Amino acid sequence: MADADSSQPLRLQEIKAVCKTCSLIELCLPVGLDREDVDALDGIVQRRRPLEKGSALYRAGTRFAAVYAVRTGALKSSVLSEDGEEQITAFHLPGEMLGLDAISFGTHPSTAMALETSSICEIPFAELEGLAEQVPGLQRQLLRVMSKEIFHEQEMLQALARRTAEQRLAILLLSLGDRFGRRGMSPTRFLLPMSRQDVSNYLGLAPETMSRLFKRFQDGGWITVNRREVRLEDVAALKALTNNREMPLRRDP
Amino acid sequence: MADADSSQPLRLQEIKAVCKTCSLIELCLPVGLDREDVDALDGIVQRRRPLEKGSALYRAGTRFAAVYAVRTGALKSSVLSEDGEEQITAFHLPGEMLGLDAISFGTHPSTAMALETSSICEIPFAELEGLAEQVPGLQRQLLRVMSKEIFHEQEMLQALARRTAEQRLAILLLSLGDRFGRRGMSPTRFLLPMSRQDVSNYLGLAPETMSRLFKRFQDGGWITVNRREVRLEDVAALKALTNNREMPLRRDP
DNA sequence: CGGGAGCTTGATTTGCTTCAATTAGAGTGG
DNA sequence: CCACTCTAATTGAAGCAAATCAAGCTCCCG
Repeated sequence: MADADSSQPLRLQEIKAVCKTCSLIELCLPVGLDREDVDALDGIVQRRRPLEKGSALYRAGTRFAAVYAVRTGALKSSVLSEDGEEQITAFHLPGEMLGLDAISFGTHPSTAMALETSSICEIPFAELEGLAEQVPGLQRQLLRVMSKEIFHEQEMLQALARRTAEQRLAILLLSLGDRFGRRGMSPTRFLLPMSRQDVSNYLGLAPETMSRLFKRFQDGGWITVNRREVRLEDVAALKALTNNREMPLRRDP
Repeated sequence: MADADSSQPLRLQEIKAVCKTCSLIELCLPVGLDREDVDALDGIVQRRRPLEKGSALYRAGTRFAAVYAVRTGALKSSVLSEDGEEQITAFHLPGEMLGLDAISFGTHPSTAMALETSSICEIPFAELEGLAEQVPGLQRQLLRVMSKEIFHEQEMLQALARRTAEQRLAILLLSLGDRFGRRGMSPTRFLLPMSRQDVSNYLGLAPETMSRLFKRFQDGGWITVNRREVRLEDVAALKALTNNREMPLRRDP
């Protein structure tokens, strides 16, 4: 472990690298933060020691103190349903933020766990709010970004509800590809950071169904899959799958 | 039509009456708004002319200018999926707010339509934000409330996903009862403001399934239903239904 | 008193789950 | 390095919940 402590500040350059596609940079740009302001933001972003696979970044019910951005690795957010079953609500890839759902409650409604050893940025919320009070417009921008982030998850959930197993998996694969693509990696060839069980849990399907789906997708020539290695062979076909079953005639009746 | 125009300000008393259970009052109380501040808020709340059944409060894609609170009546929020099907995302009962999902986009992502003739409060967002800038802490409180509202919908969606048809209907009926109850009406006896089709659309089920479910619930003695008139006869049983099928032993294994 | 949409009811089909083995990999210790 | 073990993943068969298909029914509303 090279890092002895979790409170070493990051350089501005690193913030930009980390948050190229995440909300933090959206926070700064439209507001027109000057050099000094960004330095102030710089000062409050903390680097945590790497989070080992299987360990929790925060747990449901604990006090909300910071929001986080993934540098490397991947995490899952989950809640425990009343019967004690884990329900995965989101996956978080490099460049993405998590912990936003805690803002309204003061405590985390979900647990975040590392799917693989991950490096995480911590942004103490009190300090972010304090800074926002001093920088005009940042508070408003913060509101917009938070609203957007939270709504985006809602949109995803919406997309998954009411869809067939096939559509759900296609949506997930395309989403993952898209998100990896934004981070400069291949959008068609990537390693799944999560197990089949996690995928099936997230999609609300039985693990057996997952397995059959992967096979069906491969037999159909849409993807190549070997363990966690996935290659999207026919993105257009996958996208077509996400639309409703019967090929729409692309023409109003 | 008694009201000639939609821009007549409401009295403070009316705000309280309207927003007893909605977010607006949550906005004021924790911040400790004084008489003067509440008067300022008073000034920006507008009353619209009654919205007739079937007409839209706002449509998806239109510019976001205000958030709304339902005084009387009921509305549904819906989006059009890519294949042109309506997807109902929420119902809005008296005392509840809508239009919050537009904050992050600047345009409304959904369409809001009156299920019955409804009376609506309009709160111009620009003015609310302007006021928030002058009143310390209101901006922050606004953030919390927005976050909470949006997350609440997400929670509901979460609750509906991955559940059997039976569980979904039980959840909806209990939710409606609870929400009517908060407004001082009976939590166990109410008129459904929406059609069976709307219910089935919202729950992601076929209308035929809805019909069978209502019958099954009545046969089981959980509810009495006649057209849109619903009476919850055994709330405890309905709550038990929402838990997972096999009675949990209420004990850690 | 029709007419018609909304609702109900029955029969059949389908997509997914569940149950039950089997296989494959990754980690472990000899 | 190789057997051993344990968990994750796959595969097959059977069962089931909900969708779909196809009529009827009922209550509005003119």
